[in-house]
Amino acid sequence: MSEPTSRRPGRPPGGQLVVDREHVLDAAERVIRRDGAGASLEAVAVEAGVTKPIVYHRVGGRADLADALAERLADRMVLATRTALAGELLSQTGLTRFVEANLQTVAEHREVFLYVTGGSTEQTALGRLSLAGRSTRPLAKTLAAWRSGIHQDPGVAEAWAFGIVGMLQMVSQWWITQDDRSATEVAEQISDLLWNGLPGR
Amino acid sequence: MSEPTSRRPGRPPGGQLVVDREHVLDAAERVIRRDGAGASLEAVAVEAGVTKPIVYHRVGGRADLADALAERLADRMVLATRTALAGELLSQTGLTRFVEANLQTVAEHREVFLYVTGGSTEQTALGRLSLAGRSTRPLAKTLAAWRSGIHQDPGVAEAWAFGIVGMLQMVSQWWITQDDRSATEVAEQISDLLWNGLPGR
DNA sequence: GCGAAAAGTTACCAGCAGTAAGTAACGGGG
DNA sequence: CCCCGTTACTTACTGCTGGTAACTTTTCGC
Repeated sequence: MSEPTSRRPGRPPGGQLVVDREHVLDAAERVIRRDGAGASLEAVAVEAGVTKPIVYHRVGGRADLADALAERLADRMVLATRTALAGELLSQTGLTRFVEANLQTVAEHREVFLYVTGGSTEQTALGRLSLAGRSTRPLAKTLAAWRSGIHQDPGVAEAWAFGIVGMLQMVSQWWITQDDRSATEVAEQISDLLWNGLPGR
Repeated sequence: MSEPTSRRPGRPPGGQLVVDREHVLDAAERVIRRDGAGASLEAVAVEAGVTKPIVYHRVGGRADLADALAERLADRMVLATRTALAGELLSQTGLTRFVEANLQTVAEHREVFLYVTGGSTEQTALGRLSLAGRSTRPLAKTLAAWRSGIHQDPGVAEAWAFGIVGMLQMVSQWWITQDDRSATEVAEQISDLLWNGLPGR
């Protein structure tokens, strides 16, 4: 194809840009939802009603796209969990709601989640770390504030946050691709482990 | 280049195969160690002293290669942890050793780990699940046997196993790419979380 | 001996990330 | 009022990679 749009070459009339960064990211999410995690940048460009170089100008290469989508996804997760437990994480039932909200957000954005965590090539396994980092930061803060009295070492909160996020990511992936249990059930099991520890209480 | 080897076309003399599957996998690991996670199948073929179709015949496509390497890596991890704790996982210090052995194995096979968990494209995020599944199975068995008295539901062990493996993978990735603490330190922190739970004991 | 199967290599295709070069509208100085 | 540099696009390309078809040579069963 050489006709992604019906526009002619050259700067378009009217002072406005044709599409902005947000529109490109929206288009990318639609394409990924439709075509799966293997969606190409060309397809994204077509969906956005634009050509490839525009995509590069707006969001950068494939790694940057994954990073941007990771940021969005992380924001949604943080938002979902925040509204799900309205301020406190200090109880086991709160933790369960937290886990469940995560699972449901992943399920809702299944393909995008797989795209982001799929990492394209190179050292883009950082895509996953990127997603992790963004959802980790608030969690680490919460943990640090919460357990400030118990652990002096502030690094513990960071390690725990990454661990928990990794646990959630893996469980999500397993859940949406293999398992058929309910989100609530899985959330309760994971919450049990995370709250009571391996030996139980 | 069109001269990966100096061999002529046609079936080579001598009843033996030129290389077997294991040799190809060995070559793949060498290349990945040298070139990073973005190593190409062509490079693997050259390193193995063979042409691309042979690689395809021996191990299949890129996804299959990742899967095979995941299997090897999982085996190494299981072995490392097994020798590290010689039979029991029922104590917190044993758990710490388990986590530390995992971290060290990942560090030792850093690039291969990133290749496997990096997932190429498509739905090859299953590469990560594949690694998880293989290291998960023995862990799930252990957990199931261990806590058989407490939880009737056998599915709990599976969910926990995936969760723990995910936690380990994410912590490993974070540790080898960003952090500079010692493996022991991180292992103790994660083991603490996993054994005592979030609120502590 | 001889033809089918096995085990290679060469040569190719399709698709994708990323970029260089060309083209049209806008806008400020002479 | 016109002209030229800048901006914002498109077209058209390169380079590489995963994957495969077609060809070539040895081995082996009959």
